[in-house]
Amino acid sequence: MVSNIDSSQLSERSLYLFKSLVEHFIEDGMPVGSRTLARDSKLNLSPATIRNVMADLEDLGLLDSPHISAGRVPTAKGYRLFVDSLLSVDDLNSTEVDKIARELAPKDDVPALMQRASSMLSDITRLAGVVMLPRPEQSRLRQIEFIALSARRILVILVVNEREVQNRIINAARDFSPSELRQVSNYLNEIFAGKELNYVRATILDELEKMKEQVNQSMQTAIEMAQTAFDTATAAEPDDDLLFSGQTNLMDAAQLADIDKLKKLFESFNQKRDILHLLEQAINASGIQIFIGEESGYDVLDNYSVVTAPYEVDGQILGVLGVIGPTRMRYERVIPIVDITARMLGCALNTKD
Amino acid sequence: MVSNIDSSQLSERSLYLFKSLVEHFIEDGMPVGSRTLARDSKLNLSPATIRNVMADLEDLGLLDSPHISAGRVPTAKGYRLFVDSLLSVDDLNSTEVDKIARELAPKDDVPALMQRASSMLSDITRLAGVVMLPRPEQSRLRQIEFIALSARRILVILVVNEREVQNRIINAARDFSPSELRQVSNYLNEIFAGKELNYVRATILDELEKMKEQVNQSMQTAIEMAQTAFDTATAAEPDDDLLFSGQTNLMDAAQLADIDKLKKLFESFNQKRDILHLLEQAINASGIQIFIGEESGYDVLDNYSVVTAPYEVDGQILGVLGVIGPTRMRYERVIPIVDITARMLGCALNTKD
DNA sequence: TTTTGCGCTCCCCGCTGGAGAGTGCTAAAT
DNA sequence: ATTTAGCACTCTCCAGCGGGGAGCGCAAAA
Repeated sequence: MVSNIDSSQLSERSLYLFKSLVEHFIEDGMPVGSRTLARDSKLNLSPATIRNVMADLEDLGLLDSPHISAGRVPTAKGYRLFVDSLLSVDDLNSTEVDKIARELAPKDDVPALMQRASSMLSDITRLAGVVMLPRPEQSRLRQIEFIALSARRILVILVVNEREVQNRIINAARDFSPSELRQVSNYLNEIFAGKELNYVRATILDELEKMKEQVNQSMQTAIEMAQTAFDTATAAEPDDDLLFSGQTNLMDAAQLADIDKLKKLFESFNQKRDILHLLEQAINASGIQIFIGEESGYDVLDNYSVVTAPYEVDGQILGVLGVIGPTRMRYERVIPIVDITARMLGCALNTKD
Repeated sequence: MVSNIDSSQLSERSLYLFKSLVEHFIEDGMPVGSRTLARDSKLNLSPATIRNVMADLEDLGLLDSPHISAGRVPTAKGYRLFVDSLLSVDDLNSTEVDKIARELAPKDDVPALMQRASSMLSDITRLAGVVMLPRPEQSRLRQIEFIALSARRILVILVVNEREVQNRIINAARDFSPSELRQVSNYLNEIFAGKELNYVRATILDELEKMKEQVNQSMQTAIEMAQTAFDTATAAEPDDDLLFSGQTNLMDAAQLADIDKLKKLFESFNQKRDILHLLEQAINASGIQIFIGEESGYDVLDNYSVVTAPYEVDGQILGVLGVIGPTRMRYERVIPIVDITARMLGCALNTKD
């Protein structure tokens, strides 16, 4: 990326005009000409003067004109300057804050909450919302129990991390009595409670080996059985970790040429890979993060911006959420919405524990 | 719906010409004129004759012309006749059959399998695929167990229908000892095992009332606790029962006016309601079912057709899958694909059990 | 019944020309 | 040294026009 422009490098007046121009363009999507700007800014300058300023701004790479006589349009670099230095963020309409608060009340289970957060974002901003699910925490085994469904079919229950429960039905190689099962679970709980799940899986065989003399034969086969439960349980749900919503909002003003770009964008939503990578970048930089147009490095995002914020509980970042829309979006509205949604989601997750 | 046309009401020649016309139109999407038809059909008729035939077909409501001098286009009614009586279904390319078979190998768990089926459909047809998940069977409680996570936090485990397990963690109003819990679960299992889940939920309070004298006080609060578990458990996952994929395929030739219709269609995918209703219609009529354009009764589907087939195991229909695309789709290809995918999915589900 | 012939209707495309918006440049004004 | 006015120029957009092409319906001939 080429040198970004610092607001101190420009005169007060240039900045003011640049800001009006961007606002104007965001408002109605048409290239902005010197006359319009002269009329609307309160500077009482002639169009000619403004043309000079605009020419300078174009030289700096902040503006561009679609063709020689068509007014100016902000470049990605221009938007960058705009959001970094010039933007005055709206105060949120309190009814909107209320709405967010209401929707994100911590009554639901976690997946439902995430889904709502995503829908919220897209509803309020009228853009596409996206939520990255909390990375599965280090999974620590809390408790393991066996329930006999029949003599051979055994339900294994793994309680992980206080709230999460995994089930597995396995077909045992031989019959087990309830008391045997209780014996095994006691034994396993004793050794492995509080241990990390992958660790358990990895070492359960070793343990078994060590215990060979200490425990009786029936116990051994029981533990072997338990192992199959761990093998499958740990490998659960690795990839559906992004929740999109409101994609159709992006189809609003999509004209002719855009439809193709839009299709590519939707495809990348489906594949998730690119967007996931992008959000992963945002996870570390705490606070609002804005990716503008192609500067994100993904060319599906050409002409689209992504506004993200991490959500956290107890100061620990769990994931990222955000909004995807045309570069020409109302940042001053979108930013506080994304911000507050992230905070509220954090709260909602917090009070659950 | 007005009277459909029966193929016997028309002359051989009319049908032949009608068929060519529809095929022609499906091929390149342009209104078909008499000259083209005269050239391509092997009948050696002059355009004028064909014009007469076409006029008749138009009178019957099978054809329509966008404007007075623009060739003819099939109406929904026309497509209906076409697919019902005139269509010669392709034999499937064997590499495609292989592909389907390979992808639907029964190695995955059920949700993943469904997802694949949907992707498959959209991949091969280059249209949108949809799969209705198997309706949850009548849920019969098989077994209920309680596990104390701590004195107050209790994990409730419901085993339903042999293979399905539901969990719920509830915060009890008072402490429970493990032996108490065992007592409650024994009691509940005795009364309710094998009963339908909704019935259990509905009658558990009555039972409680009846038992008031027979059981002791501590038992009562325990059962009240159990009830909360049932309340939440039964209401699980009522609505994500449709899996779409390949929606972006529909964005291919979507021009100006279409984009708005397409947006509405995508929205109805998200809401699922309409499509769900439609598929529910298809679930009873065994075999391939085709909904053409607005004849489905949902105006989001105006200009789109839906081809569905139920999938079944042991002669019992579990759900429906299908493909959604423009009315002008290659039915002779799509139909066998949907058909075979449904069969193969049935097989894949069968060998799992 | 089919074909030919003919007049007619539309769409599509390219051309034109004028209006509008906007630019850059230069020279004058402040 | 800025700012402004003036001017020539560029480019888009739209409306209007006209011809070519595709297609139709109708009537009369085959």
